[in-house]
Amino acid sequence: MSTTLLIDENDQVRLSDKIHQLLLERILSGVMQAGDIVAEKKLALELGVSRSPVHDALRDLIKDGFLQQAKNRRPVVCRLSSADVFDIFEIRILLEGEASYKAATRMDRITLAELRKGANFLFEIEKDQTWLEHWAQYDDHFHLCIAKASGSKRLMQDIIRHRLSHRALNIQAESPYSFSNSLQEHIEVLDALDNRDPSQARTAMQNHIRESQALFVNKFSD
Amino acid sequence: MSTTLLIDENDQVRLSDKIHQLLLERILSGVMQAGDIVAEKKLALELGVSRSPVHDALRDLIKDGFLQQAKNRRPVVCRLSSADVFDIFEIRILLEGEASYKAATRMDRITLAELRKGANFLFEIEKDQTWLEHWAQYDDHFHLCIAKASGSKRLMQDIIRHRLSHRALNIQAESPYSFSNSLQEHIEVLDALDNRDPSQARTAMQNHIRESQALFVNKFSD
DNA sequence: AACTATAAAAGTGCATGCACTTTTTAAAAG
DNA sequence: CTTTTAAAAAGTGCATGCACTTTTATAGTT
Repeated sequence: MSTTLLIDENDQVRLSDKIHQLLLERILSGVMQAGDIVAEKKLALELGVSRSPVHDALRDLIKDGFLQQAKNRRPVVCRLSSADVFDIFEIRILLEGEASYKAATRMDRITLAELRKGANFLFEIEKDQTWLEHWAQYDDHFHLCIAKASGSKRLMQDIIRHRLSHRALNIQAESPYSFSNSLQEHIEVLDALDNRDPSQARTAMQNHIRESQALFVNKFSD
Repeated sequence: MSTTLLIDENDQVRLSDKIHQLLLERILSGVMQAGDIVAEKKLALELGVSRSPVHDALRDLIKDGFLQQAKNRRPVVCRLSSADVFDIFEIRILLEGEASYKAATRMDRITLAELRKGANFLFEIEKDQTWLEHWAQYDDHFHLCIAKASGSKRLMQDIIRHRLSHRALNIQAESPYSFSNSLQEHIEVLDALDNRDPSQARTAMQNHIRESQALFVNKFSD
């Protein structure tokens, strides 16, 4: 049971932070879904801790935008409308486009080579059963590396936040056939970065995200 | 004393939210400055409430990025580096540029007329002593109206957040002579919106924010 | 079977207690 | 006078209690 995850390790990290992390994983993985109720007291009992750290974790998740809570009511996992999803992608197009622009003149060749290696690996195992899981991991890495290479900490944080905020949809809205296109789009971003061409990098990244946007919004009904 | 602000009113609003609001005002107004320590227990005593709602308010402000806290340490008001300030404006340029683009085809003529009236009023009272305070209020209104008119709730929220995150600098970094330029830049945004020209609106808004950026970053030393 | 009414159960918001950590203070040593 | 150090004061993280609100379960009415 996940309880052990919390109690042992006489860590220096706060209980509330561990619980925040645990719940975030549950939301992003789809274990907890939109509309689900997350009662502080019940969770505290389930995890074998007091209400205080659970209370704090829930408040963080509310601030993060994953939960909603009215006064005196139990928090519920947010339901995203298709307009929300669309809007989130619109913002990602701006932010990650800019990050790519800035990264083009800053990203070190080592990271770049590493990303390309990752992409090639995915091309190779295209028919493998573990493809999806490898893809998810690589995709995260790809976007994070570029965000980092922008050189703007704020920009990176914003990008991470917006990517998280729609990631829970991955589970429901899977459309595997499209991922090979995504991979090709990644290559085009990497080419632009290799060329040290900021505008090209921005355009390639914006194309990539706009493609995902179309897929997600299509698959998504209110 | 501000205590009364908290205790009376048998409101439906949570104590923690009132305290959050109160502290936010203190930070934005400069009453509390970068580096200041904000102890939960002390504040609770000062406000005449228990630690719980203060605890929650502080945690929110930490999430908002106004405070920083290490484990078992008292939270401190964040100090922004000039790189931070620069980065925040870079993001605002993207987000508010986009909002202006979208607003160009959506903003209703009534709001537009109202904003123009506000701008004209500020031209008239240019030598008045209350100018600065009127400017601050109108400037907020201007940016908020455009963010709203974008039609994207997420975009609006992000814009509000980024504007807040550097507003505390207003107090220190005042440079009154420059504000009349800002006013002229506003007019150019309003003209573009009147023309229903998205690209022109984006450009005008981005120019405006880039001018502010230059002023703030110049005035700002680490 | 489908509503109401209502009592029990469970939940939230805020207050408080306690163990342990950090900060402040004030005395002792150089 | 400055540095060191040790004890007091204050602070944080988590547990718990209580008043009041919401939710759920139950019984009665149509």
